[in-house]
Order: sequence, then structure tokens, then C-alpha cells
Amino acid sequence: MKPTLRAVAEAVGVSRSTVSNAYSRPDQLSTELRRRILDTARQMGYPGPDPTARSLRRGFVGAVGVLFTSRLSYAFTDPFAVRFLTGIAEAAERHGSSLLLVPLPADPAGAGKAVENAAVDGFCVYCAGDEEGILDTIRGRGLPFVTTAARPRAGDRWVGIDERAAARSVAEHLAGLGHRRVALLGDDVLSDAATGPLRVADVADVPHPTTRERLAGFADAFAAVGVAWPELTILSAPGNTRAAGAAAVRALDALAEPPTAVLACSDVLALGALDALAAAGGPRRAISVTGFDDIAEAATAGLTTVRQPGEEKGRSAAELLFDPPADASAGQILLPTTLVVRTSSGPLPRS
Amino acid sequence: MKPTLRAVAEAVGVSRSTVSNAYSRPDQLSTELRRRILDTARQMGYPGPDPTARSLRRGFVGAVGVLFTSRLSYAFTDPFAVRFLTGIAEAAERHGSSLLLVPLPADPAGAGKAVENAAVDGFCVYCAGDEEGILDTIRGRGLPFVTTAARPRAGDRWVGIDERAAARSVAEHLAGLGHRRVALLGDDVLSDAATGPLRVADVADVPHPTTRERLAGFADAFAAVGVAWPELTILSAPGNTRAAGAAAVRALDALAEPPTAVLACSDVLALGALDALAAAGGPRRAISVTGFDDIAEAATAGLTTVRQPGEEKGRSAAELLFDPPADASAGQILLPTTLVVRTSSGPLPRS
DNA sequence: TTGAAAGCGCTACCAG
DNA sequence: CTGGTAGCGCTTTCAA
Repeated sequence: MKPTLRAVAEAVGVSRSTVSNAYSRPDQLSTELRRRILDTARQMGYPGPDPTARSLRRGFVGAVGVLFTSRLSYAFTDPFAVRFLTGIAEAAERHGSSLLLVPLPADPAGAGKAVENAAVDGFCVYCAGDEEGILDTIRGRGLPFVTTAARPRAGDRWVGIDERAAARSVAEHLAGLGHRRVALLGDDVLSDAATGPLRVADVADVPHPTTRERLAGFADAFAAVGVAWPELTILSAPGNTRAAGAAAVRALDALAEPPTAVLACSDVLALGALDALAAAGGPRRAISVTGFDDIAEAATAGLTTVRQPGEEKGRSAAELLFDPPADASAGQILLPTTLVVRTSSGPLPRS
Repeated sequence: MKPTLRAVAEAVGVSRSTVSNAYSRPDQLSTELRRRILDTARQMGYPGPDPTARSLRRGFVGAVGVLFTSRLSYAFTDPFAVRFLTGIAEAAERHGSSLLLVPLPADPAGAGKAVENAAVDGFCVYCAGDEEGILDTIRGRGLPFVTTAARPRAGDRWVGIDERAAARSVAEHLAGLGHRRVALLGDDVLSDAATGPLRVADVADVPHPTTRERLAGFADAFAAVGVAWPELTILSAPGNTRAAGAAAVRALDALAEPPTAVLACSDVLALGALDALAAAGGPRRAISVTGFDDIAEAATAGLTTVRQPGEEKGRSAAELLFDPPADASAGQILLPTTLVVRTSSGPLPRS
């Protein structure tokens, strides 16, 4: 059994407060006494105040919780999520805070429990699919949080982009190149949707908010050139992995009139699409592909995409948590996005 | 102020134990009573038992600490580290445990404090540079841990590869192709070394254990074909980033007789080397480059490298922590490595 | 500069 | 099935 602070106090012959002070408030006792206490403690093998007990007493933990909607291990699969985490880590380092990555079980009840059991001072929530339940649980605990939801809720601290406008910008680029018969590729377009083309009556039916906003943005641009929603091919790629993106695009082969362009909701999916097209060869190669996020591989793959600042998103989120702006209206940070045109998009091949 | 368990107990008119049981041991009370308690709790806005208090009482936290030697935010910079984390996350998910990422300040004292203050049940330590101090602190706390150090210390739980043999395997490949004048490229070869060529009297002087083992492995292979240590050019690329790798290789231009091959201690550095060579063009392009780890980009870049199983390393480490093998001798897991030959290495250009 | 007292919020044993 | 008791290990007024 490890010795406790109490044991050290008894050994040295001082009160527990004094030992506590020796660790946490060196200015409250003589250097001499402090040294004696610390030395004895070392000799006895006392590892210093127990973090949990200290947290309980102080009412402060020194850790921020990070919540990903999807499975935690999947989060590392998307380079954009990793960049977000990097930003959070930077800010946390600066504030001497740790990061608690909390895996959320798929079932809402389990997820709630996980959030309730997390010993943290606040949360950064990364684009949770059905995040409302989660946010309510956090509110229930009275803990501060920052979201990156597709759209901010009044009063919540938030950092994000204008998803819809950003999506619209790539779509306009493609429309400008003459594309009219296009496919929109998203992760998890409808819950439990299989890989491949899909019928979605209304974009509002898409459950995942981010996917919904991006699809809506794509649709906006095409509506403006006379292509209505039902004419768009919707492709679902469950999992947001490169493989899923490739599989979804391969499913296009079944179509009589394949699209001339594929607009993906993420770079990971878009890269998968490129994989599938490259493997197919032939006229398929002429299909334009666009992504979203601008991860590092997008540049090497020549992928046209929308850039959003990943590290900064994470950094801002964490800073918003650590230093709440006095003025609540400053609690929502809208980050800029840029259309990055590369070689994966081009004019219609003349047929 | 949030209500406490005690307040709920009083409101319902039962003892605190009963309320506690309602949350943690449903089988200890009637469904009826439980429902009544939970309902009142909800009404009062009681968020459930406080995680910190519960941990203190139970003596168990439900989180494993993850320690990276380098700055936490740098850890996400290396895809291999991310894969390691992915593996840990998978195992943690399975065990319902959270991951506490603890940023370690550069100074040893600060790092010690950080480790002492982490509320966790155990640690996974990722290849810490001077990790001995850290490990001692963990031992001092009496917490279990698993390392991925370059070499296991008897009795410690460990998962890793035979660094030296693995490094030797790529070097032999290059030596077999006829290379004799080569440069070895490592992160942080000597502390505070500037970018570029370096004089290292003895490989044993390299402080970072992993770098040291890998360099030693490279050297082994060349020694076997008659190229002694002092004839090898040592290149330091502080930071283990692609940019650092590129910069270090550019520094080769200053040499009268540039090497015909560059052996990097990580894929990230190797990719940087390729960047620099591609930008240089001309005969430089003929320089062979090899990496270490086999990250995803290695494949697309055609990088010859040594593959080590990243996710599995993380997964095994976490499993070793969660389910300590009864037989202590099973506490050290040696993972296999493979030489992966791609296009970045080739025979000597005839001069 | 030091120490005594009073919990932080909860759980687990054990007797009823 | 229920509740009293006894802390988990520490910090922090406040008075000496």
C-alpha cells in the first residue's frame, strides 16, 4: 500500500495541512521544513498528492473531454479529425491541461453514461452526428462545452464554417465547367443506407447535420443552373473511409448514364472515388471529382476541394473553452473556407 | 449549484446508499423504488454520481494515460504515432475505458509533475526519448504501465520490434544494391544538433534510444560490407517532420562527394528527403531513399521501407495493460517487421 | 508559520 | 431489500 499524505505528516511530526502546503503552496512554509517534508516523503515512497482526491477537493480536474460522434478509433482515420485534435492538443499544452478522449458507445444511453462519467472540466464536441442528446447531457452536468456542429445554436460556444456556402462554392465551380449530371457522395447519407446510389426524397431527410448542409450546398449550386434535387444522384458511403468512397463510386457502373462529376462530402471519400476511377481506366477517368477539407493527401492527389483550417478549428475550440469570452456574442467563431482548384476537376469531356 | 446525491436521498426520503445503488447496482433495490429515485433525480437536475468522487471512493478511474515523449501536438504529426493511438483507442473502446492524453512539458521536473497529476489507472508510454525518468515516476505511483521502448527492461510490460535488426534489413537491401557511400537520417540524433551533416564519434552517443538502435542497425549492415561507422554521413533533422527531412537532405549539397543513398529513421523524414531530391532534379534524383514504419503515404510515394504493425502495437500495448498476462514472461510482445521494397531504392547509377 | 476542523461527493460493508 | 456508519485522500479557511 502506498503511503498517504497523512502518513507523511505523522512521520515528520507536522499536520497534514503543512504537508499539503509543501506540495501545493511552497510559500506557506519555511524552505527548511519544506525540504524536510519532501525528503521524508521521498524516502517513504509517497508519490505526491493523489490526483483524484485533489480534484474532488478542489473541484477542478485539469482535463478537457473530447467527444467524437463516431467510434473513437475511426476518428483517427480521418486526417481532418486528426488535425482538429492537433489544434486542441496545442491549446491544451499551453494551458497545462490534459485531453480525455471518451469513446462513445453507439447506443444513446451508453453514450450518455460515458459523458456523465467523464472526469473533466469541459468538453470539445467534434461534429457529433446526433449530438443534441450528448449536448443535453453535458448541459445537465453544468459543464462548459464548445461544439463544431454544422450550425451553431444560439448561446452555445461554437467554432465552425459555413458548411452550406462552402459546399456551394465547389459545386458552382463544377457547374461553371459545364457539369449537369453529377453524383453527390456522402458518409452515412441515410442511417443504415447500403453503399451506392440512393433515393432521398428531400435533402432535409438526411440525418447527419454536416452531411445534410453540405449536400444542400451542392444542390443549391445545381438548382441555380436548372438541375433539380431529384436529378442528382446521391451516393452513400458508410464509414467515411477511402475504401467506402471507392466502393460507392464503383456502384455507378450500374447506371445507364453515369455522372460526369462526383462531389464528395470529405476528402477521404473523394480520394476513394479517385482510386475507383483510376482503377477503372477508360472514359471513367474523365469524371471530375471534388472533396472537402483539404487534407494533406489532397494536394498530392491533385484533388480539387474546399479548404477549412483544421488545426485552427481545434485550437479555437479549446481556447473558447479555456478562456470564455466576456462578451457572449464572441463565443461563436466562424472560420473561413477557400475553394482550392487542382487537377481532379475539369471541363466536360466532349462526347 | 448542482444537487448532490445526498439531496436526492433527502427529497425521496431514503438513505444515500439507496440512491447510490439506484445508479450503480440496480439489482439492489426494487424497480419501483429505483424508478422513483431516478425520476426525482431527473426532476431536481441531479446529473448522476460525480465521476471524481466516485473514482476516489472506488479507487478506480476508468482511464488509461497515454504519454508521448515529444510534444503532444507533434505526436499527431506522425502518421505512425496516430496509428499507434488508433490501436490503443480500439482496445480502450472495447474495455469501456477513456484515454487521457497527457502533454509532457520539456523540462523533466514538469514532466514528472504531469505524470504525478494524471488521474488514470495505468499508462501506455510511446517511445519516450529519455523515458527512464518518466517510468520511474510511474513506478513511484505504483501504477501499471506498458512501454514501447527501443529495448524492453526485464520485468516491464513491453510491446515493440527488434529495432536494430529491422533497420539492418533495409540497410542490407541497399548494401546489396551496391551502395557504399550513404547518409543516415535521424530525428534528434544528438540533442540540440542543427539540421544537416553531423559528426558522431560513436553510435552509442546518440541519446534517443530508438534512433540509436536504428542507426546501429544501419551501421551493422554497412560494417558487414566493409564500410565503417566514420565513413557514414550522419544527418540530423530535428523535429521528425517532412520539412526537416527535406532540409537535412538539402544540406548534402555542400558535400564534395554526396551519398548515393539516404536511410531515414522514419517514413516522415524519408518523404521529406524525397521532396528535396525531387525538387533538386538532375543526378540527385538517382539517390536512393528508404524509410521506416510504412505509413500510408509510403505506398503512394513508392518508398522502400520497413513495415511495422502500428495499430497492433497500440492494441497490444493497451491489452497488456488491461489484461496483464498471468505469466509475466508473456508480458513482452515482439512484433514482426517486413522489408517493403518499392521504387525509391535502386542500384547504383553507373557514374 | 503552523495546525485543527470540516468537509468535497460518493460507495461499501454490514447489520437489520 | 434498506439504511447507518465509516471513510477514500486531500485542501482550505480560520484561529492560534
